[in-house]
Amino acid sequence: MSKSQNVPTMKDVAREAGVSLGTVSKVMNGITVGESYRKRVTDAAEKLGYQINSYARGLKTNKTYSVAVILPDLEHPFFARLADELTRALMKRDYRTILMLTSYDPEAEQECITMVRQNKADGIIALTYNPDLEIDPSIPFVTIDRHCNAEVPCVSSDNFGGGRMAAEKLLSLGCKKLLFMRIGSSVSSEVDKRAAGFESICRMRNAEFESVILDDSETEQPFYRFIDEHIAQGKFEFDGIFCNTDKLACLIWNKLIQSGVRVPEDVQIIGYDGTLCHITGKPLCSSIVQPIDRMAEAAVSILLKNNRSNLPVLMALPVHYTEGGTTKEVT
Amino acid sequence: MSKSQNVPTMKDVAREAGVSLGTVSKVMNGITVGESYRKRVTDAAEKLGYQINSYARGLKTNKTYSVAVILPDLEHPFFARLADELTRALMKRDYRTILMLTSYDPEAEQECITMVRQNKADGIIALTYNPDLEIDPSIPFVTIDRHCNAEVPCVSSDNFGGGRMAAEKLLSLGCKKLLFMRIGSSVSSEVDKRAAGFESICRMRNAEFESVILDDSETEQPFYRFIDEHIAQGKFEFDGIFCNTDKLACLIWNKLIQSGVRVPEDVQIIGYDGTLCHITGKPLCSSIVQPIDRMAEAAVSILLKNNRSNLPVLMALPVHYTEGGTTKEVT
DNA sequence: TTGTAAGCGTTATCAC
DNA sequence: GTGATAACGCTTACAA
Repeated sequence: MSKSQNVPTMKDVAREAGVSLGTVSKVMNGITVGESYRKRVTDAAEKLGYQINSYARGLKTNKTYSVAVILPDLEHPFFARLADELTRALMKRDYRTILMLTSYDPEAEQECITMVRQNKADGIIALTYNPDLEIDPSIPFVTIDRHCNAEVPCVSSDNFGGGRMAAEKLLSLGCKKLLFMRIGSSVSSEVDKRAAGFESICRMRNAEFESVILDDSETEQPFYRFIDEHIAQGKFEFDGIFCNTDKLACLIWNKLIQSGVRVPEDVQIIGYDGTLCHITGKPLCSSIVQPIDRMAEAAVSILLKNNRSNLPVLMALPVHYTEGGTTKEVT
Repeated sequence: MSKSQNVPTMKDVAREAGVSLGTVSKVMNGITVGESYRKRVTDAAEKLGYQINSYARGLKTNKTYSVAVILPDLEHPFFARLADELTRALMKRDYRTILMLTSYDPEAEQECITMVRQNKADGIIALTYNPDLEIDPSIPFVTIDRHCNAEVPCVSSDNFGGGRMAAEKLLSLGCKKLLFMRIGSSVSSEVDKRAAGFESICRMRNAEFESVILDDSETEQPFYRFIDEHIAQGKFEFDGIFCNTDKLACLIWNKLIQSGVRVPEDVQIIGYDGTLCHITGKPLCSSIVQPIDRMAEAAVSILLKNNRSNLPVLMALPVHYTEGGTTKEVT
């Protein structure tokens, strides 16, 4: 035994196979080698249960085959799904995922990025809220939903198109007076375009509409108050609502029901995300569905691209509409 | 510039500070060093933006400060929550998480474990379904909910106690005829004890009960059929049901409602997990709540324990009951 | 085609 | 207390 620990190294394999260290390395890296040598090496490796030490390799090659994925948490179904799909996309390419959670804390976000420099990951995929994140330009970086600067590609769903789609859907379903409601962070991001798209269609079609935007509110109270203030004799002033998340859509749905308003008969609601109920597997509400699998695939493929000049600034992936009980069914 | 890449090494810091390599290493590792030296080193490191290379360090020390977390997926809220809490517990200790997803595939599970040997993680935390997983005894290993063998500690909720708690709760709420329903994998695991605990209380209290166990069924149909077969004149034969997951509990709840049975007036249901609705943040149904945060904390702390002799075989953490609309409220 | 040896960025063992 | 120097396990010129 060459070492106190019984984990074999290339040296051990070389000795066992009766070849040199370099030959073993070549075999392990798929470099052409005489067939008899190759066999002796693979046999010896098999016998010893040899596994290449990726840390030693990484030290030499400056490639670690690992990517850091930075997200606020995994409680939100969108983040959980994103982490799931990103990890699968990375595994498919024999990369591993280093998962880091920030709890929406800008400092934690920055710290993660610093930490990645130590760990020498080959890249970072991040969904962050820190508006002045310092990004090391030497490491490949892709953001989700958050457009940092021209150097850093951002992958998102087609938020603008999704907003338009929601407006057109509501109008085609007969809505006359539309409402946009937004909940979430005040940090500007790609997500803001959902409102812009929605409003652009409203204007184009000369549809009556209003936007209620409440940033960084921990509670839904302001939205409830708005609804209370716009209900007269059991009738809500608007007949079509687009919410910027499914969660808000469901909350508003509940509130309206409780206020005696019928959904979707009197008021139709469309959310955004396409969240599935984890009991039934069906959509929670009518929604604009984000293509999370394709977003993950795109993020990984952009991140790992060999030629890193000429990267897209923004890659917006197509969304689609799903019916989920809060809109009238087209027959 | 000593290298083509501009990422500074200890050598660069040493040169900048005018000290030797070893001194820099000592400072970085918090080993006693003359105050003036320490200052020069930290200043130089700061100036150069030096970050320790954890791969080089890992090569030397055989410690990587990373732990592999192996789960089926992140779609199921229990797994997502587990991944979240495990990652936080690890980050708190300055460990990073390597996330691997298996899709319940036994081969993929084995492959992950093999892969971890290459990546030289300091440990593995896994929730797997492969009954004959080969575990390398040289790497610390902790399982969740799955008891492998006497060498590998398993962390779980107190499944047996949870089963007992469910039975006692239903009985104390006035139920006379109990039913246990189980869905899930046929691979034996700690989770089986939920039934055992439930049944033990039923026997002890001489309560009438029945168990419906359907393994590996993709569909809920058999459960629905069972319910149909046991409904006569709008009355269900049982008045208290314990389901081994919240998902099943909700499915059964729906089915009963659709069959004209009132819940919780006529039939009370308790699930297991304590899943929260991601819209309202409230429990989906009355349930035995798993202490996922404490389980994660326990798993990490056992995994990282210095003295790895005398480890517990099983660590079952206390559960609690939560009311969630499918049981009568105690007033 | 195969073997040899230098070196990746650290840590750790020595003399000093 | 500080500074050389030899590993750690691997890749990669380069020599044979």
